[in-house]
Amino acid sequence: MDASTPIEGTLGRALRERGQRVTPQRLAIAGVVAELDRHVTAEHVFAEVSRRMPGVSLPTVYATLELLEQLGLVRRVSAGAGSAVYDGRVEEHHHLVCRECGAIADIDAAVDRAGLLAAAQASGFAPDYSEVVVRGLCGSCAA
Amino acid sequence: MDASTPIEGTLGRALRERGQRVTPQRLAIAGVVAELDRHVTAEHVFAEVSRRMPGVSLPTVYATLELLEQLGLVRRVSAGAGSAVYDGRVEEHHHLVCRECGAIADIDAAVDRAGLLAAAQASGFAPDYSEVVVRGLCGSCAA
DNA sequence: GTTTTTGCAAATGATTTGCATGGAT
DNA sequence: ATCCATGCAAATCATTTGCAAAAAC
Repeated sequence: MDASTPIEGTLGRALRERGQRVTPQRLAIAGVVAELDRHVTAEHVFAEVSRRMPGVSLPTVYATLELLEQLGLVRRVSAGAGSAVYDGRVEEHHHLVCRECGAIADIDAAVDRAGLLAAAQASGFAPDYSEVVVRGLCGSCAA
Repeated sequence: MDASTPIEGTLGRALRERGQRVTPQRLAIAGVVAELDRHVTAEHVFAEVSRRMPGVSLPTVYATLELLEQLGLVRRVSAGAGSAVYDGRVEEHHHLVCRECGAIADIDAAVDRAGLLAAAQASGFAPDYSEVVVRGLCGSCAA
C-alpha cells in the first residue's frame, strides 16, 4: 500500500499506530475528502467514492468519516442541523451558515482562542479545535 | 392576551408587527424555552409544553422554534449534527460540544467579532450573530 | 368572514444497527 | 488464523409535508 497522495500516507500511519486496518475504502474516502477540499456530506462523499470504487457502502462512508474526525484528518462543520457536513481543511478557518438554506461559506480570519480553550479545559473538556460560526442569511435567501 | 412573562409580551409584539397570529401554543413554547433557559431540543420542548398544555403537536413545536429563531428570540446552537438544539440565552456566549456524546456546555468569554462580521457582509451574508464552537471530548467521554 | 395556525397521519431524509462474509494483519 | 471492516437490509430517529378542522384577527 503506497502513499500515492499525502493523505494516504498520513492515514496509513495513524491507523497502524492504533492497530486498525488500512483498507482501500478508507484510503479512497480520505482521498476524496482531501481532494474535494470543500464542505461535503456523507452522501456527497459516497457519490464520488462510488465513481472511483464501485460497491463502497454508505454505512462505511459514515463510519470512515467519523474515524477520520477522530484522527483529526477532517473536521465536522458546526452547522446547525441537517446533514452532517465535513471539511477536509483542518487549518484554522471559520464558517458562515445560512439559516434559511443551510449554505456554508468559509471565513478566513484569526480569532483569539486562548481564553476559550482555557475555559474548555476548566470545564473538563479536552478540546480538539474551535471554530466560529456566523449565522445569518446568505445573499440568495436575503433576496 | 396579557404579558404574564416578559417573553410573552415581546413575542406578542413581534408577531403583531409581522401580521402573524398570537396563539397560546406559541406563547407556551416561547415560555418554556425562556424558562428552561438551557439547551433544548424540539422533543425536550414538546415534553415540557405538553405538560402545561396537553394536545400541542410536535410539528407545531418545530414550526414555532423556527419562528422564534427568525424573530431572534432563541438561537440555534451550532452543534455538529443530531437533533437541532435551541438556546433561550441570546446574549453573547459560546459552546463546548463533545464529539462523542454530543453534550453541550456554555463558555462565557468575549471574542472579537468585528472582523468576522465584516467578512460575512463582504461575502453577501446578512449576519444574525456569531458563536464559537469548541469541539472536543467532555470529561465523561475522555475517561 | 377571511386567513393563518393547528393537529393528525403519513412521507421523507439521515444515520445507525445486526449480522454474515470478506479482507488485512 | 485471528480479528477487524465491509456490505446488505432493516431499524431507528429527526424533521417535514398535505390537508381538513379550529382559532385569531
